[in-house]
Amino acid sequence: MATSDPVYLRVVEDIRRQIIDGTLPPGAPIPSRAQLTRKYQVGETAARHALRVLAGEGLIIGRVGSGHYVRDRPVLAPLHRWRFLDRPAPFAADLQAQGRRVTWDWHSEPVEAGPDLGRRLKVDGSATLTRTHYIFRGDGKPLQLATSYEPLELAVHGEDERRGLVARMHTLGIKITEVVESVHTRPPRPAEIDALHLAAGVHVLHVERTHWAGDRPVETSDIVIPGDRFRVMYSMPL
Amino acid sequence: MATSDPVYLRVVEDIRRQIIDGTLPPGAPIPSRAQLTRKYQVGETAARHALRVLAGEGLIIGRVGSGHYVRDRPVLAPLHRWRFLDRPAPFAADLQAQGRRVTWDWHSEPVEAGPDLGRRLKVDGSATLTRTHYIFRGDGKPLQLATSYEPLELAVHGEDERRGLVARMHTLGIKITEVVESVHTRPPRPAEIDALHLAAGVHVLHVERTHWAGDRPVETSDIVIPGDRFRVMYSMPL
DNA sequence: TCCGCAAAGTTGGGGCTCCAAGTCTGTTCG
DNA sequence: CGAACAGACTTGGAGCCCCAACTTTGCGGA
Repeated sequence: MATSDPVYLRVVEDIRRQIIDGTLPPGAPIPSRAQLTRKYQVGETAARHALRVLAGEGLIIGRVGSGHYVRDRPVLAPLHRWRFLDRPAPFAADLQAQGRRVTWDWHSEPVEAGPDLGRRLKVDGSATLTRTHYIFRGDGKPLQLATSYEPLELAVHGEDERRGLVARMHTLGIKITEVVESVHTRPPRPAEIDALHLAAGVHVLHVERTHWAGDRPVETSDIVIPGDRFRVMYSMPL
Repeated sequence: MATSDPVYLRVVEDIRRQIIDGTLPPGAPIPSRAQLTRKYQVGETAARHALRVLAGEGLIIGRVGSGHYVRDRPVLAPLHRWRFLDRPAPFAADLQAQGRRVTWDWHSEPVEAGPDLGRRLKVDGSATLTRTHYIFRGDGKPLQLATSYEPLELAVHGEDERRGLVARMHTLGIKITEVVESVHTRPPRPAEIDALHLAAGVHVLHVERTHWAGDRPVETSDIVIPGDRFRVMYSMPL
């Protein structure tokens, strides 16, 4: 234990420990800035910075006018950072960053939600959604597929589809606050083998992603990525 | 475009755009705090905050005494946040957060690096590494496997293995600065079918992860996760 | 030409303050 | 009793300042 660690880290580590070991359960209030300065004998800057770090880690959430609280949902990791959320696919931007030319095509049509999508988007099964199929290509070769579903009243048509979801929602006055993803592996469906030129025996990564604005889901998508040739490099600053 | 957006966002968005569209190529210097305050007519707090946000996104990196630079490696996403890096496996902590009791066993032994691990850890193929096999269980049932490799001189033995890598390196005066992961899907090996009780035809997610301290790799591991039953929920604050 | 050193510039930790906007709570008034 | 309102708190944006530690650069002397 280095004695000259920044003081804000003392606060961060103490609160983080309490959250992880359950002393501060989900929903519990975190001391306010003013209380932290007194409790830990630090300046307001340090207290504020500690709260920001914990919020950035997703352990706590700040509510203006009320306070900071331990998040109730386990907040873990995204498959990509938020600046890349504004694309329909998690990995297309990554490849772009690696210098490969990524292009994509899409087409949209209205569909009935059905029970499964109804649950994912918290709408009635008979509601109409806009379904958009995407195919991403890197240097011409197929990379990944994505199918996105949005409630009809939120979908914007025409040229606007080129813009990302976050930007489009922004113009509607809706702020995306959260993204939830789940990932699993499965054998490809025939259409996927075809579209992605999959070799025999190769499975796919299936990412199910939902964008939330508060407690309301505004978009959900299924992203299908070939499981063999695809090795994405992530890296992360500590 | 909302006119009352925070001013720091103007700076963030402008610089981010320049990085993404290539105006600021990898390695290019970002204007300093002082320069940003002049260029964008903002206070030091806003300039500083903008740089911190961009650094947090992994787009730029700050070097004390020198400046901020566009990162040369595409910095994308981790499979888990750094607070969970301090575990040998990406998903064990997630399950713990979901209320499932996670336990694990491990055993270590010295091995010769060989060409592949030598490359991953930037050591000679004849160097000796400490290999540690882990098996993670959730409520008694096998969840995932991990195999971790460390240069012999960095591995700490005995009780200390219970502590996470980041903490152990900290005591050695080594600061982990980066984590790089790649993920792909493949059929399981016989030993994996056995250890994970995999059903026929189920593939596994294979995560290859390396911890870096500056430009020196200090640990690399292979994490094997069943691809079927495993649906991890991530979520992320925006 | 090369070396060493000092000055200037830069990050990151910390401190303090002001303010808008939102939430909470307790009291007063109809 | 119930509704409305005022005052106390809280977050998040923003500004300005000081300082330690580190890097870069340019200058002067050998």
